[in-house]
Amino acid sequence: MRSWYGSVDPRSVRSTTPRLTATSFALLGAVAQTGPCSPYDLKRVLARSIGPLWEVPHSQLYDEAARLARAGLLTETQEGKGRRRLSYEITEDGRRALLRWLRVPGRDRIEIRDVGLLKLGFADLLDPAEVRHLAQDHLDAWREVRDDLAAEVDGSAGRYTRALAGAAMAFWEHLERSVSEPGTPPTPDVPGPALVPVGAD
Amino acid sequence: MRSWYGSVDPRSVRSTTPRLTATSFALLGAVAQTGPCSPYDLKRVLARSIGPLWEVPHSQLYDEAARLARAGLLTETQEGKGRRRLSYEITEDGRRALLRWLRVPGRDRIEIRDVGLLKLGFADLLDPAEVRHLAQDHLDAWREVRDDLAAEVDGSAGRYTRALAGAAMAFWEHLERSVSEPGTPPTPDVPGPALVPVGAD
DNA sequence: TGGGTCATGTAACCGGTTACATGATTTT
DNA sequence: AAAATCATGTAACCGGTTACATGACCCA
Repeated sequence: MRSWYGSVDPRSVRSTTPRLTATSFALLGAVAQTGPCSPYDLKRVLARSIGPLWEVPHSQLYDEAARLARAGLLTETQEGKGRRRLSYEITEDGRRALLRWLRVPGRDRIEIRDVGLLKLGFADLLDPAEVRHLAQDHLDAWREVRDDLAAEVDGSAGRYTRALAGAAMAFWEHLERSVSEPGTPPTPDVPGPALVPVGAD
Repeated sequence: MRSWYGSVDPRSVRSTTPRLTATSFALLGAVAQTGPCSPYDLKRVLARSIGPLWEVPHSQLYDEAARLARAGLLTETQEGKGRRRLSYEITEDGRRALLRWLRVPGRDRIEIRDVGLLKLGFADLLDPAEVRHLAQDHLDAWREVRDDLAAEVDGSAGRYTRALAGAAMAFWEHLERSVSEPGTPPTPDVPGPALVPVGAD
């Protein structure tokens, strides 16, 4: 049967359009923020700025950076001596693509793939004490993240990530308190101000 | 060279241990909450309870549910007539596995794979007005999510997800305000109470 | 100078996505 | 009873993960 695309094999259509994934943009962004850097540098830069938001395993950095270079969004140079490190820098095209992506007003599909939150979705299978433990665990984990980010010398990188960590802590903390105090529903039936996590201290 | 596992090929170790992914538990949880249901039911149940936290495309429900049935965590029955729907129900083993997973105190790696937050990590490449737009967009998107969840008849499913939506809205709203008002840093250098997003109204 | 760690890279597998496809039910 | 839509399912590709591997650099 004939494809909906007409006579064109959809696979070829796809393969001629090297798609940029979120990971691609994470790389582009890291290079843009850092200037010339090697794949290994990128690993650290990403860990510091995006951190737990979007981890990219180092194995992928090599493939993806090379791909972006082939697409003309990064330039690739290699040391002549020693480890023959590769070094990448963003091109004008790359910066344009990055900014276009950052600026598109169109909705990105919201998706939060955090295992803690997934568990929370099934929290009604647990009793309150267990939910409280869950909340405490994740509060601790986020505190650690926040402190790690705060310990960075360069305070500006990860500024927003730190803000997120704070918000996440507030969320889990509020949740824990609402489970501890039977009077406080995790969510009122009519969403309103009470929904909003409030600072503790 | 000999494998670190000794004489056992790690691949065979892996393949004899059908691993349960987060998606597996999402399915188990949905079945546990719902009772007997078809893959198609699961799609809707997940959309309502976990919603944007963890989307599972319907194509995967068939494979994964069958896999879980093979592993003895779900039972599988099929209609004799008509569409010959498959119906799944959780087994005792399945419930145990689910609860064990829900209760493990061990840290899950925190990872938030939301494109909006990824963009935020590179927000310093944008000027304040653009960051404000970004924040407004995502505030709107989350509002929509929250309202969709609130419109559900069954108020209890998705209770915690609604709480999360509220927190996310507060985060983006606070961020937007902090960008609008030059005096309010998105994050103070020393993290503290001011970090926490505060309810608007 | 050799053992340990740092830094870099490769390769295979697999879960998840996307595209394709079709029978059952509802609607007009 | 045809068209539209609902519900169900299959299949191939590919990004991302995990495991493997090895040269450079550091330090005793």
